[in-house]
Amino acid sequence: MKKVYVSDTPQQTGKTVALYGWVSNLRDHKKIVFIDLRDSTGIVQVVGDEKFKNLHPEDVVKIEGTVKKRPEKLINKKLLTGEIEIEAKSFEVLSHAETPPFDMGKESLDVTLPTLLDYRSLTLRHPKVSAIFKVQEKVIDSFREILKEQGFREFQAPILVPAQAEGGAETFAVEYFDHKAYLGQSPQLYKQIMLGVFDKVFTVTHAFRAEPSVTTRHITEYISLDAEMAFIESWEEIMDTAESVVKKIIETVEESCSKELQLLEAVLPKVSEKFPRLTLTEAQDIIFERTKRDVRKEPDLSPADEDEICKWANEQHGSELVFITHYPTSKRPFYTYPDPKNPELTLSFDLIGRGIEWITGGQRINDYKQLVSNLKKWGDDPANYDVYLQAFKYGMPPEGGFAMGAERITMKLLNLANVREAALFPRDMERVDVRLSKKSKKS
RNA sequence: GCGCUCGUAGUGAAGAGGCCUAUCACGUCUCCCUGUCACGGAGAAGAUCGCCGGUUCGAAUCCGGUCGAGCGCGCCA
Repeated sequence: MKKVYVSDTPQQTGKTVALYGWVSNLRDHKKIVFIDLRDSTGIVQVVGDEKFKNLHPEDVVKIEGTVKKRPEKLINKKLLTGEIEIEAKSFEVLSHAETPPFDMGKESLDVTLPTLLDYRSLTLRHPKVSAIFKVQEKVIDSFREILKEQGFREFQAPILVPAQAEGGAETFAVEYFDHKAYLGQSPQLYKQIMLGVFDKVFTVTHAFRAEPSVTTRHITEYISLDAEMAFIESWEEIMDTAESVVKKIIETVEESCSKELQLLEAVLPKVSEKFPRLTLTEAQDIIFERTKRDVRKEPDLSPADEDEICKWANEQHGSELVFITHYPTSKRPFYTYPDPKNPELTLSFDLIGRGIEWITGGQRINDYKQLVSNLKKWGDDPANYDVYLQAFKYGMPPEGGFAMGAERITMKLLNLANVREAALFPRDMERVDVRLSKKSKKS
């Protein structure tokens, strides 16, 4: 018997097939029983006799039956398989499921965030939840695809590192034999080193931040999409590349995820041909003008400012994304290239969209002596950066790059309320799969 | 880390001093139903109202503590 996926059933009309999946919902009419059968590709209605009423939600089943065209008046337009149904001859329970703690057969999962995460293995199966990760896969795919098109090579960065890469952000220490190592906060230093090898590189990796932040946009382990490019003539080339990547991601998701977007009622961000570019100072002036909130002395934008500047960009330029450039040196890591016109500022940028940072990037210092002196200035020991500094000691080109968090991008593309919804198994201060409060604290 | 808000059946919500012997929806169980698709109908079980203490004749409800959660801020992707 031919094994078919749910999404392929409409092409099998008249044929007898075998379907494998989960009982999503069950409607018992005594002599006739309707089952919504779910597999990784979708949901199809199975019609069976009285025997089928012994099935339960989330039971894993094999169903054999004939694909029948539905009579006109029984067509369900809401289902992609709604023009057909499976007239079932037999079923076999491959695995019996206990009663789920909530109703998985409903169109929307009516649960709070803690419940959504406490039962992650189960909630991920719901079509509205799995759709998020189909989109995320496309985000990562398209990041890879456009960069490869542009001649970037992918490399794998190490996760265990000898020291922290960014000033400020906290690290997780790891016992490493008789020593200490750390979980990488960013593949930053390695992607820079790799420029001495491959000219243009990118990586898709996990980054770890021990920030004691409990917000809708922070998790302690996230997927970092990092790119770096050498022999730049101008730092603006980096922004151009970042812009092309984001546009490609939005285009790809729009083209290949229409079902998912519809299911999630998501509207992708509007972008202009060229994203508006403002210096931090210009942005702060605009915010002052618009809100009378004077943030002109601040070294950075607050969440409220980011929200306001996104509104401005949308109103004035029809773009929900906007670049902010020239952040102060004091707010950026030691390797950020200072603006030759004003060394208090850097040739760096953030891409802000829908109220939060999507991308951070900029030109990097490629002078060995300056890096060593900056490390000291930032309070770090250059000895911890030996392998990194080596690259610059023996010659590195003018270069720069950018990074973005895959979960944040997914969250903002889909307008989700919390990044945790856009992380398969989110880790935060209070949870590493299980709630940490349930476990005893280590002594 | 700080600030604000919230903790009520398995899940999601209502109740804001006595009307509570705690309400509703989904789920579960029993029964009815060959056309439902968030099926429908009849019934049943399921909650010491997070925990500890206080105020009061009386507390799910007010106060204090504690634990947990959500949101905001700082910091960041």
